[in-house]
Amino acid sequence: MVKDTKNPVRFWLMKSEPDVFSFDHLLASPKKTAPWEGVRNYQARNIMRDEMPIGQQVFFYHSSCKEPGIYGIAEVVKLAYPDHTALDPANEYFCKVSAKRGESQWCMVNVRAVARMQKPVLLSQIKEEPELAEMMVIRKGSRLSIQPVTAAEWKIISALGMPKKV
DNA sequence: GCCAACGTTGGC
DNA sequence: GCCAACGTTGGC
Repeated sequence: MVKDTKNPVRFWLMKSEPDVFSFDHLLASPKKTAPWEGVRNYQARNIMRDEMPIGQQVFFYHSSCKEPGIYGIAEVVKLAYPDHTALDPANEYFCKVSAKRGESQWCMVNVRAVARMQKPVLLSQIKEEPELAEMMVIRKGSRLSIQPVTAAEWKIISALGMPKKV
């Protein structure tokens, strides 16, 4: 259940492998909207379930690719709901435990593309910027696929990337 | 392809 | 509940 917290975090970074689902894939989706399916990590799931009201802003990050970095901006347009792919044995995100239970223990939100970075903000660039030194994404071994971003970080990265509405 | 860092699993 | 083994992530 999404709850109203005293100091809500309004900005996030969500990782996706562009070979699997890139920002362009999101743009090409109906209504530029797609479910963020396949999250199989409790921490990331809990963020979606508990802390992602509609309207929250998301940096779309490409990982495990030639030039990892932030390529676009999206926003949450649907609250967390069960990730049904966990129940489908043919799906790559099938989850045995969920299937056995007959109920998906995983959830997803829908996100809609908002803007494309005219200049992708690459990981190398983030590492060079002193004011972004605290970002989780540059910490070695940080694998969390949904990460909080501060308002200050959001501003700096937006200035670097020059997002253009889509 | 390598490997470090993490998360999960499962034996005890 | 501990912790070693294993699997995955993700930069390089």
